[in-house]
Amino acid sequence: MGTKATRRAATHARREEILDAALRCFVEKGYASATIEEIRLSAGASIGSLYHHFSSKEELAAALYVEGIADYQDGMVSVLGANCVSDDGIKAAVTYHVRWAVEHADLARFLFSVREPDVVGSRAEELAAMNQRFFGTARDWLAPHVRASVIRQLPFDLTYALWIGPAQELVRNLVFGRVRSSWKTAAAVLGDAAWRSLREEPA
Amino acid sequence: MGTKATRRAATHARREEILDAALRCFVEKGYASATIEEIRLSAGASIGSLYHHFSSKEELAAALYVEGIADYQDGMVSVLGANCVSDDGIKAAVTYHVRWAVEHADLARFLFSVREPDVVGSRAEELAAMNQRFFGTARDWLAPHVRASVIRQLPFDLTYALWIGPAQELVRNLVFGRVRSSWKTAAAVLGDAAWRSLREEPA
Amino acid sequence: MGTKATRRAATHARREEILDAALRCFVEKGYASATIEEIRLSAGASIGSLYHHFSSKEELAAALYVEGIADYQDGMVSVLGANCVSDDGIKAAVTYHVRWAVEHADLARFLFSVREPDVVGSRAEELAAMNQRFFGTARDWLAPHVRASVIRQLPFDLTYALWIGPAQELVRNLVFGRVRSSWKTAAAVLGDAAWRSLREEPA
Amino acid sequence: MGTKATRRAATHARREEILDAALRCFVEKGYASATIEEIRLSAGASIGSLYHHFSSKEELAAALYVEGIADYQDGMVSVLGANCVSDDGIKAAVTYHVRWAVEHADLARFLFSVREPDVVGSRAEELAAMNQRFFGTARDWLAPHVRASVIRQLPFDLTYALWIGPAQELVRNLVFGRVRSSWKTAAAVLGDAAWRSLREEPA
DNA sequence: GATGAATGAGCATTCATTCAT
DNA sequence: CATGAATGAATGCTCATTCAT
Repeated sequence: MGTKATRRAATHARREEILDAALRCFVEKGYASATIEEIRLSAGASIGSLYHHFSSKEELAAALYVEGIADYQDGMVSVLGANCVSDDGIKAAVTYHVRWAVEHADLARFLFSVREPDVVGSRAEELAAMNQRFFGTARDWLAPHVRASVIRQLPFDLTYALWIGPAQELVRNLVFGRVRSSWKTAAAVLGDAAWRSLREEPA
Repeated sequence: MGTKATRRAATHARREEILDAALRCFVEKGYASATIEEIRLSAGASIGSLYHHFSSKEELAAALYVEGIADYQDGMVSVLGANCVSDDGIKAAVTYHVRWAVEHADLARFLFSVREPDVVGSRAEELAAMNQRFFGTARDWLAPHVRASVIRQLPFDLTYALWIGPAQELVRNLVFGRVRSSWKTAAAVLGDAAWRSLREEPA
Repeated sequence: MGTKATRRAATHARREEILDAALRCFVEKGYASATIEEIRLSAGASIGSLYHHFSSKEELAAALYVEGIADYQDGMVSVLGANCVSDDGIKAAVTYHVRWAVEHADLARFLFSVREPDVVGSRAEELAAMNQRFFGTARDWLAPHVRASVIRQLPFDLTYALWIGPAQELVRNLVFGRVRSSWKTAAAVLGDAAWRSLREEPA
Repeated sequence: MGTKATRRAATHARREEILDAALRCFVEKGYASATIEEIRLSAGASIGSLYHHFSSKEELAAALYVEGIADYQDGMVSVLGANCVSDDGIKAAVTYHVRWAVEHADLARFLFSVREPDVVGSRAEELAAMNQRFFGTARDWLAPHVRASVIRQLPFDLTYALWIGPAQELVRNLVFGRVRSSWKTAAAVLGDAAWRSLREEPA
């Protein structure tokens, strides 16, 4: 649920100011169009200082990207771990997905708008490993419920689309300001629907 | 269902070559990172010729964006118009959504990866009008079924997320090559699920 | 007194439209910054048509320049020829100088703002010949009055500065809109002063 | 009298090299036709360095223009301040005008050949204020002599044309190499003539 | 750690001009 | 005579990055 980000902030004040500024700029202009000059101005740092902490623009974006994903995934893993009952887990995951985006709106905007290959660079393997672990965890969480015929047996990409797709679509519109509904109500409705979509239909 | 694109090609050959090349480059590198030089090379045109047809890089992207959206929306409107029965319409729309993306994979990749404000520029109003008409049509299609208590009464943003969200998530993964399932099967599953999510639950 | 310009207009309507448009554009933006595109738009002509009449931007400017100078010089030569009496000639020349600029304000603005070497090109010799004839005529007109000790004997560049300098300075400010005085009054005052400056001082 | 220019050079060596190079190039080719590449080559600076000091070509030209005018005006104001007697002041101003141009020939060539609106840009107000102060000073200097009926009462634009016009015309020809007379002799002759043009004629 | 002058490859765009129809 | 698509060299400027202090 984001402890890494918190831990980060405790030390290296300047590093954090730069990361925050970069996030702001990437969100405002997009990664490719944001400039180091804008970032350093927004951070109140000199060019030299910025390059002292991050050796390139890409590394800056990679830090935001990988740490953002990690924060999201860590939280989701906790949620699943805390919910053994199938429908509770399905719904809690949906709620978490929406809440995380609401609480990390700028980060969500960044993750939604950046082209991954532009940004991951040298940390591609790290990210791949994270994803493998994360989706492995999700599969592992689903497996017993599928085996118990409580949740439908479907290819994972479909299960994932049914589970997270509606929340993802909502959240995307939410962070770009195109949604009026309260996110709590929304999360409840979407969680219910996901559960109905995924549960094994009673004869 | 995309006749505009076809008609276009018949007349202005060079213009189309440039648009095609631009789409290729924007997809490959992203709008901001693709260069006019790459586009003109890919199109086999000179710089002067390119600027004779499009007065800026943004205008080129705007043409792809607006015409792409228009093509998608026109097709969707036809599909809804052809399906009066509620569950047929819900499912047909999901199928259309997936099929359009599969059949216009590059355009879909472009629409998914571009930041709208970077690109719409002077055509923003035109796009807003298109969207208003499109979502108006969707609401109008839903209205009688909601009134007849066949489809649930929900805020439109939630209805939309439940309807298209799963297909959107799948398609996003599909066009970026992260899905293995056949799109036809997928569309059927997602259409069914959307219907189950949206229909008024029998007591 | 500008008969050439008049004669020109009688034939070749399109050629004249282009020249007029070019003058307008050169005045507005300066020769180097005015573009062929602006000129052809302002003339209502196609690019091809423009190049049919003038083989380059420079030739267009050269035509305006040389014909403008010629028109001015022709008029001045007539004025001198018509005034044998020394003070009449001195004053009439000043008046003519001012009047010509007022009546050909755009042309004057152009002649004042263009860098001659940017523009004369192939017509440099023609222009040099014109100037030689013109200043020769002026010297010839002065000579008898100098010999008769009515007009001071001075290097020609000084005589010229005293004669035309004040009018030139006024006219420059006039055509760029920085003068409020009536040009007729001004010409009278400046003509008188020129005469006082140039006449052989009585002991 | 140009101390500002001197002070400048002491501190920002690179900035001055660039200004000098720009002046050379603007004089040689004209503002619009001179290129940044030529300037940077002539200055021995990199493009980046040039843009580090001046954010645009126009700003570069504006600096030359405004500082050039300021230097001229400062000097002239000193000259007037040092000459209370009417004919001394009139003549000293003429001499100063000629001498300044001779001693700052390139700057004079630049000021004569550039189109002010192409160049002043953001410093237009600063320039307007300078001009207002300068011409205000000139008027103030003239006023008591006019009131004392020593200098003629004329609209200022005419007074100015009679005073500076001949010197201006001479100087213009001088810096472009079309004058043979010694500038000192010339200044004396033109100063005398200006005095004769401006003084109140004895009955 | 911090600073900012310097670098130069690279970019979008402009524009005079050509030429086939 | 007129048209306008096509050409491509050239231009002003951006921007990530380096490095001496």
